[in-house]
Amino acid sequence: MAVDRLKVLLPLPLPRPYDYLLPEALSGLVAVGDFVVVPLGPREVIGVVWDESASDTPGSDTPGEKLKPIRRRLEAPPLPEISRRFIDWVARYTVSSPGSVLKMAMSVPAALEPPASATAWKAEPPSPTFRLTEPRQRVLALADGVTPLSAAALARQAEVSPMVVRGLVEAGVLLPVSTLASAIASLPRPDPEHPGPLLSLPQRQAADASVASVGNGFAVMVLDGVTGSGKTEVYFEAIAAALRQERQVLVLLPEIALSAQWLGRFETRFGAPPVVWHSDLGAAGRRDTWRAVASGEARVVVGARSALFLPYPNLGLLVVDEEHDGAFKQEEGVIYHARDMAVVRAQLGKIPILLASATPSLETVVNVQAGRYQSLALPNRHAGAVLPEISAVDLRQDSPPRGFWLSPPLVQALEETFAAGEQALLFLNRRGYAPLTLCRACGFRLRCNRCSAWLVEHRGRNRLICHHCGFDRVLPSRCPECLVEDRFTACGPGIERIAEEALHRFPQIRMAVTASDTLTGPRAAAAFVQKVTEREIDLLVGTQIVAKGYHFPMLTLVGVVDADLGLEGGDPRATERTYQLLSQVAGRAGRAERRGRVLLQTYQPEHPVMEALMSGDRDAFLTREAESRRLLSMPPYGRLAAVIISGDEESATDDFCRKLSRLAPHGPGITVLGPAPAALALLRGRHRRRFLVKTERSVNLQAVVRQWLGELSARGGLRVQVDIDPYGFL
DNA sequence: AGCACGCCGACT
DNA sequence: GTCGGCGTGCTC
Repeated sequence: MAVDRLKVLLPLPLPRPYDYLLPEALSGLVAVGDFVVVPLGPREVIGVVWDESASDTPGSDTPGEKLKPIRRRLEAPPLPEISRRFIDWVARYTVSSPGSVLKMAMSVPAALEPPASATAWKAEPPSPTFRLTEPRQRVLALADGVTPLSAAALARQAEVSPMVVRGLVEAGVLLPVSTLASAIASLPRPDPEHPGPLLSLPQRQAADASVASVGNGFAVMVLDGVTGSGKTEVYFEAIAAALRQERQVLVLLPEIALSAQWLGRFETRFGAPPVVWHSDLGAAGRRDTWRAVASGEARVVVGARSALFLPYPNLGLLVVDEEHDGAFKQEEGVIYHARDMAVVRAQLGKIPILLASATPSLETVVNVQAGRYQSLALPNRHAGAVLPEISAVDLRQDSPPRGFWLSPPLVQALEETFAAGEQALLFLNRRGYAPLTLCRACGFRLRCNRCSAWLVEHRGRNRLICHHCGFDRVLPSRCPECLVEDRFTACGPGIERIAEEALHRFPQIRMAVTASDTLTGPRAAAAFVQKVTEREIDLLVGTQIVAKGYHFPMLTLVGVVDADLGLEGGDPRATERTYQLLSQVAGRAGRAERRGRVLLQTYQPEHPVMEALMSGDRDAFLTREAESRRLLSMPPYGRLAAVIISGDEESATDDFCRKLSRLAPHGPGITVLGPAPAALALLRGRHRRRFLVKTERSVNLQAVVRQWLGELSARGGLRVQVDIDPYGFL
C-alpha cells in the first residue's frame, strides 16, 4: 500500500515532526529527506520529510484527521540520512527541539529555492563572415574564460561599451548560461597530489597513522603537539587521503575569520583554497556554499562551529583544530560544544575525526587515557626550533611603579628585545583602556544599567562600553551619584593602557594594538599579519586574539601582563582554561631559529598553573586537575547540566525558580544545586538564575532534566535554557 | 518562530 | 462606541 502520510520536521521550536498528507499528485515523488513546502496555520513553511508514518496507524499521536497536504517538493538535494540522525541526536543531547537543530542546518532558506539563474554569457565560435573588431575580440576572449561573466562584467572588464556586448548577444555569438551551475563547476579543487612541504619523521609517523584511518570507519585521534610542532601539516595529509577517496572534509577552527595564515598554508599544500563557512559570510556566499556542500562539490570546508550542521552527503573526515578552545561552545539558542558534537557526527558517519591541540582539554586527555581516543603525539618543534624559556615575575617583589603595570624585569626584557631588533608581544586579555571607572569623590562606579558589569573605558573611541550588551556612552563629566565634576579615574589596565605605558617607556617603537574590536574581518587581519611579518611593528599589544594561530618568526619575547587574570573565582575549569590560554600565548615566542622568552607577571608564582607553564610539565598538571575533578565528581567523571532561568522581572524570576526548586529531581546519583545568581546575574536587562544538575555518569542526565522542566511551562517573559556540559562549573 | 485570538486603554 | 496594545497559545 502506498504511503499517504509523512512526518515533516519544521525548522521551528516544536516538540516533534508534524504529519502531512501526501497528495496523489506527489505520490512516489517525495522521499524521506526531501525538502518540502507545507502549510502551517495561515502560512507556508519549508520543512524536511523526516519519516514515513504508516497509514494504517491513524492518529497515533495526531489530533483527529485534519491533516493538511504537502504543497510541493523543492528541487534541492535531500538532507542526507546521517544529517537527519545527527539532528535528532543533537536535539536529544542538548534537550532542545529537533526543529531548533534543523534550523541550524537550514540556515540558508534561499539555497532551497530553485537556483536563481542570473544570466552569464559564454562565447560561441562566430561564423567566418562575422566582423571581429578589436573590442569584440576582447569581450570574446573574456567570455572564453573559466568563469562565465554577466554582460555588465564583460563590458567592464573588456573596457568596452555595454552596446558591444549587446551586439554580440544579438548576433548569437554570446550564448546564455546559468551562472550557478557553472559557479559550482568552477569551484577550485584542492589537489592532494600538489607538492607540499617535507615532513619531519615524527610528523610523517603521525601523518601515516591518520592517513591509514581514512576510509576505515569511526576513530578519534588526538594530534597532540606543542605550538610549532607542525600539527597542521600532519592533518593536511589526512585531508589529502580523504580527497583521494573522493570524500568531503570538514575542518573546524575556532576563529575562522582571522586565520588568513591558515588559509595560506592550505593553499600551499593543495594548490587551491578550501570553501570557507563562517557567520559573516554574505547571503549569496552562504547560499552558494550551502549548495556546493549539499551537492558534494565542496571538497574541503573550513568553518566555525556552525559548519558542522551543513548537509554533507559524503563526509569522509573531520578535523577540529585547537579542540580545547572555548569558542567551540555555542552559548545561545541550542547550546552545544562543536567539538563534542563533531565526535558524534564522525561516529554516525563512521569516519575518523582528528582533534588537534597543543593543550588538549581534560576531557580529551581522559578519553585518551581510557583508550577511547588514540593519541598521535608530536613531541618536538620541528626545524630545530626550541621551546621558549618561561619564567615568572613575582609582582610581590618586582612590582611596577604606582600607576604602571610593566614590572622592571619585563621592561628590561623589552629593552633587550628591541635592541636586538626583534619583536615583542605584551598580552593582556582585557579590551579597552580600563576595566573600571570610579568617582574619586564618592566612590561611585560606572556600571551598565542592563548588565551586572562595569562599563569599560575605550579611550581611543572616547566611549564607555559594556562588553556584554554593547551599550556605550561618553564619559560623563559629572558623577551621577554625588554630582561632583571631573573626578572620574580609571582603575586597572586594559590593552590600550598597556600600550600607552609602553609608548611612554619606549617612545621610538612602532606598535600595533589588537583586540577583537580592532581586528575586524579577514582584511584587517591580513593587513596586520603582513605588517608584523615585514617587521614594520616592534611591539604587539593584544588580547587573546593574538594568541590564536599566528606565527611571527621574529617575535622572541612574550610578556603576560596579568597571568593571574581568570584564576579568580575558584572554578575548576578556570585553572585549565588559564593554563591553555597562557600556554598558547607563550607559544607565540620564538618559533624560527631564535629561542623565545616568556615572562609571566603574577602574584602567585607557586600556583600550579604557573609551575606547570614554567616546568613544561603539562601531564603532571593535567593529572592533578583530573584528580581534583574526580574528587568533586565533576565532568568528565560526572555529568553536569546548567539550567538558566531568566526574566525581565526579578521577583517573577525568583518565584519561578522557587517553583522549579520544589519540583527538583532527586534520587540516587542526582544532585541539584541552586538556584543561585548566574555568572552575569543581570544581562541585557534580564535577571538570570542558575541551577546545576549534577549526576553520576550512569544516570541519564538529559532525561532527568527534560522531565523536570516538562512539569512547568515558562510564561510571562520567563525563559528556560539548558546548558549540557556547561563551560564553567560555578 | 509567526500569526491569530482575545481582552483592556485612548481616539475619530 | 471602535482601534490597537501585546500577552497567550496553537500550528499536523
